[in-house]
Amino acid sequence: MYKILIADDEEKIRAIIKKYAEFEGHKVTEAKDGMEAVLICRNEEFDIIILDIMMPELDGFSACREIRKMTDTPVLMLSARGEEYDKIHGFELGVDDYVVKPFSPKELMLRIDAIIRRSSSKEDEAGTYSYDNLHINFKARVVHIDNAQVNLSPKEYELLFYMVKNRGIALSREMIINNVWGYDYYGDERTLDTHIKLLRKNLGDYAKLITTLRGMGYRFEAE
Amino acid sequence: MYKILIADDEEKIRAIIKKYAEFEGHKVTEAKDGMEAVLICRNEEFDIIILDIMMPELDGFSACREIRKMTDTPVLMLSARGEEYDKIHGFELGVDDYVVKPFSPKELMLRIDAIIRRSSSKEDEAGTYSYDNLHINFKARVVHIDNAQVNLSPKEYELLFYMVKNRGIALSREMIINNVWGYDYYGDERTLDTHIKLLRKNLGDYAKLITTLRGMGYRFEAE
DNA sequence: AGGACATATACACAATTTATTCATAAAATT
DNA sequence: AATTTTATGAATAAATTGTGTATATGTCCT
Repeated sequence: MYKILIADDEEKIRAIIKKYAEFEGHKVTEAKDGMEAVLICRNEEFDIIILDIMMPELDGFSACREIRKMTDTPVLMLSARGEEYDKIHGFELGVDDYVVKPFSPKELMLRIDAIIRRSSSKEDEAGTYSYDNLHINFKARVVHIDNAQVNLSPKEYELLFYMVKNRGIALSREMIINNVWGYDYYGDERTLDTHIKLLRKNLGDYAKLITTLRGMGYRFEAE
Repeated sequence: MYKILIADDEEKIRAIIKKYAEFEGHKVTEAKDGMEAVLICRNEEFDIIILDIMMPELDGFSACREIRKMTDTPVLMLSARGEEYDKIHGFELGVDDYVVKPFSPKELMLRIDAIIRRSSSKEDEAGTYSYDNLHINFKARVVHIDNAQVNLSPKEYELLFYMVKNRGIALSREMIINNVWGYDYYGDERTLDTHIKLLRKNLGDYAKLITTLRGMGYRFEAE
């Protein structure tokens, strides 16, 4: 669970991020402008601070400058398309990453994970997963079974990645769809079945690692 | 934890790098020009030395030349855009990598990791890469296939260079563009495809070493 | 400055792969 | 046995990448 502070004057944007982040079990605090964000930061520690650039009262850069005087908490900036030059400006202020609006919440969450992982440097990621002769190399983004490379489509790989990352945990259909497809997925629910099928097919004997939890979702077995 | 020496006359640049590196648990020593860097190197060992090219007292090249007389510590150069020739010049001096200003600290850290990983494993001590009859000499910036020199355009070489230095790792389109074109590139995304195409053509049979990761990017195969 | 050349980029469209939908079969639950 | 849920196969839609060509852009030379 991460503590996230999100500062944006658009309520809608805050709501989207909040909803999505809470789904992943994070705690979200909202600020409606830069000034409010700075004030909140005086009394509370966060794992990451998300700042929109264009805000009333105090813009994202100024807020970032103020926050930097107090803490080293990683900062992620939200910029509208066309604010390109700001990117350069921002890195000098100690901005950790940028996401251009409109963004995919899924990608935003991935970036948040990456930033926090990097800055806390606790986790130094082995970068691989193995079970018998099934080997996944996350860095190379490659899967081997019995020393042969397995060709997975992007969706199959992402699905596997998400499940392996959360192995041993019961994953509801909704969670899987939210994390692999994004919370704004409005397609057929049965699509997940199809991808599970394709993934199982590609995993051959190791398909047994994916357990169906009827009425619930799936679980990738740990050990 | 790595010991990093950063020499740049701009205090701001040093501060950015220092902040990010310390975030990742590294120890950073600062030098405000090339002369100071050389003096510090006489008394202290580092895992990597970062040198700006344009510095008062002693520029990056001269400093590198001096440092090379004492130690084999990997050197990363910071060059301003437009100092293209300088890159070539730099490699003759035994520069391990270069990053064009302005850079994204995130990418710089990734490169530092890559360089240190490589040099500590003594992998390509000679500054070359070979696979069958494909030979790349990083110092000379030259590529040979079957004993014949291959003519690569600057962009093609840089693309190959970046991919080979990060071989075995899935490189997203974004990462490649950030590192080869710079993070402030806003041209057509498909330009990368074109350069991959040209590079593959020039690599002939060895084009197979560049794997397309659909929906993701590319990977230069290790081994 | 102008021309020849190499290089970089843009872009259209073909080739290919992947994602999705949907109908039906199979399995589990009641 | 009826109902609910999941698995599967096949058809279709959608997305991504490869490639050829055209157009800039830049560099070197005279």
